[in-house]
Amino acid sequence: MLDIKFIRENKDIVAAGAKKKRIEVDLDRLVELDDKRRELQASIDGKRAEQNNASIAITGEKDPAKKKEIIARMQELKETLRLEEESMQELLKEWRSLMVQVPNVPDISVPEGESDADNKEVRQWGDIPKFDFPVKSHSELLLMHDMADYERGAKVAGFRGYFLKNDGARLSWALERFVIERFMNRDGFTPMIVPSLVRREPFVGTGYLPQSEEDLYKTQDGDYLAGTAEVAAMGYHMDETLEKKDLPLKFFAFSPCFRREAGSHGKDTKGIFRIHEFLKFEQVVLCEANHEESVKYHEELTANAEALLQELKLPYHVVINCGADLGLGQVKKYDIEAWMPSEEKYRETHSSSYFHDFQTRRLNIRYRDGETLRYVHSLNNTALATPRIVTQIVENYQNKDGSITVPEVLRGYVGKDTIGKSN
RNA sequence: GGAGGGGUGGCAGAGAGGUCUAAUGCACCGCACUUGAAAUGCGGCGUGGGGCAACCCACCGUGAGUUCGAAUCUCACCCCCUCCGCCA
Repeated sequence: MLDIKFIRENKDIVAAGAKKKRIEVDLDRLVELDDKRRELQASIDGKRAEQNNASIAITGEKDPAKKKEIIARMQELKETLRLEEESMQELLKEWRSLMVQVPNVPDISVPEGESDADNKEVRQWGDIPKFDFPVKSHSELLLMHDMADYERGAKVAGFRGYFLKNDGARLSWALERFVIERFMNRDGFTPMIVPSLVRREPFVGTGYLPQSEEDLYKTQDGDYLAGTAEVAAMGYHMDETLEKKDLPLKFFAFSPCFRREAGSHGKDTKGIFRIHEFLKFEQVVLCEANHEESVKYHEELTANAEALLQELKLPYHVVINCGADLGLGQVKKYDIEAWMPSEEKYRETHSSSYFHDFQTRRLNIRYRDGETLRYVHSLNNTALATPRIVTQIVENYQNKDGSITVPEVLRGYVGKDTIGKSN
């Protein structure tokens, strides 16, 4: 959510931002409605003032005739107030629905573009591996070594269901232990296990609702299953006032994640790249409300994720997402994508974005800065998501005989150097 | 799932249809007294919106309703506590 004052005063900037994101929103209508809203509010306030005055007057009034007179006048006033308040309700309905559609303004460095195909590579790390044999997909490799079972996965859990077993489970757990250890030794991050089953408000606050209703699982109690720990972690300080000295707040948040993948039925149907249920460690930051701070922590969160990929020795690149590939609230986003040999392209493992005060305005998270209250800035990036990253590991580390070399940093956790070698 | 109790400013806590512009205490800030501190005294001390300003409006868990008038009465919902049942 943007400040209505900001929208009014910077309509051109907001409009240009929406255009860059390829999001349609009728700002003229919004401003027109807001004019009416202000006018109506002034009128209502005036009538309420009269009502309040009469209420005091009637208390001290002993003369029954005069008392009756005041009551008659008040009844009349009450009726016009009721009508005005009704039209206010009506007006606010449209006003609010427009307000939540107004996207945050993307950063100047965000490239123009129509889709993720227009994202721009900003850097590359590691050498793309050359194989002198036909590469197998992660899906094949996992089956081959009995690391996963998709058939029974579908039988038990339906489309995109999966079981991880044997070294598949070991590898997944190894990755979790690896990332936990890295973040336990990193200053400033509060480790957190957060809810996945979350009420509607934090979803609206983080910007996932009302836009993405069909991407979320909903319970019969009206709660939703979160697709990321970001939702609950951001909800943690909802409706609170923080102290400047306590900023930044950094969370290393873990939760199971659930995604309906409603818009991508035909995509990535083999293996465990795109699944309905997975585990994710998320980095979430609340910092002071200035652009430089946001940028600083954005780069830091991105670097944290890159460091993990470098330790795993997975070749990756970082792209800056183009306007159309940005979410409603995002100012700027980097996707980190690791090399997927079977597809001969990079596939996303991490997504790092900042929002300025877009989320915190909706969530009502402020901090005291001297005399004034400000909305904090918020950011997030994946730390590590399992089992997705298993796909790139097994593919990049596959050998001619079909065995999989275990990345050095994971060997202690997996308990072996190679998967699928009868040694 | 059943029964009961309760949500009021940063905290504690009164208020039970009309001077609520929410008592009082604690905490906090300023001033006075003091060598300094404590104690004491005086003053200040919420958020959002509107207005050049004086000032006005809204907010007592949330939303509806009753009333000339609601923190206060009615209804629904949310959350917290206590007990019983079930349970990892």
